[in-house]
Amino acid sequence: MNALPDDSERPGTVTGLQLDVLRALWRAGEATVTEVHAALQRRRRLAPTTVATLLKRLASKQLVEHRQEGRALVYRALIAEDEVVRRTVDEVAEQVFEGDVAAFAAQLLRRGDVNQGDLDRIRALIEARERELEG
Amino acid sequence: MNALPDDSERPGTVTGLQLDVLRALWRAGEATVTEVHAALQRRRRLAPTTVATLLKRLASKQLVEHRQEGRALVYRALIAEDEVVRRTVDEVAEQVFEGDVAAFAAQLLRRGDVNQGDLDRIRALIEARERELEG
DNA sequence: CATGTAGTACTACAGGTGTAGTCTAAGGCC
DNA sequence: GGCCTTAGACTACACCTGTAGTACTACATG
Repeated sequence: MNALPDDSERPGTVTGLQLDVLRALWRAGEATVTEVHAALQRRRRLAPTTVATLLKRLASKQLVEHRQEGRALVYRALIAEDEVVRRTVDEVAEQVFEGDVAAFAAQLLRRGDVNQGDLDRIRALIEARERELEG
Repeated sequence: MNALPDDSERPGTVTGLQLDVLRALWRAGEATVTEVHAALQRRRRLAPTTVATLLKRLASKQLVEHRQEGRALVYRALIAEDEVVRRTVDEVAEQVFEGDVAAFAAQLLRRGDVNQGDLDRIRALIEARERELEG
């Protein structure tokens, strides 16, 4: 009966558009379709129905849920921003760098927009991490 | 031959499967469908026709090309591994971290599999980068 | 009450992806 | 020379994504 490849256990990463929608929810806490649409309006010009579709699809993937409030649906994210970020980075680390964190970092540091402040902050992070590894 | 006119288009990221196919080509330099299929066999169990389809699609996106050699097609990557890696990291940096390199690095360092050797190497990379920024 | 209006649900569609079956041509083997 | 094997071409198909039109419903307002 099961013809489709069961990817249900895969750590589902989201697309850029889905991320934008989730971001609107994270910022607002809760929001109706109309509010999400308004929030996205700056970055993406989408029809309200498009936003409704996106939210519904996210709901069917259990990434958001909604409750009825009068005539409107109030959506709320079920997944935390942290979690999405972690999954995305993990996926790239595995698929592109085969787990080589240093190679990953090297690519990051090659970017043109790194500045001294970034470098200082990363160095501090490294030191913090070292203390964790020792302690 | 400049197959890539300029950077005006930014769709350049590939999926995990496409990356595996490209990786087989990068490692081999050139390879027939059968050879790519054999190379992938360890990680992915795919029908030979599936691999042929994947290569053809990559060709239509100008990421690989092929030449006829007798009865077989010999494929070769047109895009460098570096380039794919760079595009992927850039996309995540923009979409997920909105350009905040330090936040990106922080997430990387939070991964469970970071070890002291990674940290040392990253520190060295930071210092190298600092010299670049100054000089 | 009639009606515009806001806001959702339902439906649709094209393009990409993962995956593979079938058809066909080119060679190799007796 | 006829048949099997091999390699690719062509075709298929379900699912996901981006995107939105249309249909329906509850509400405000005159």
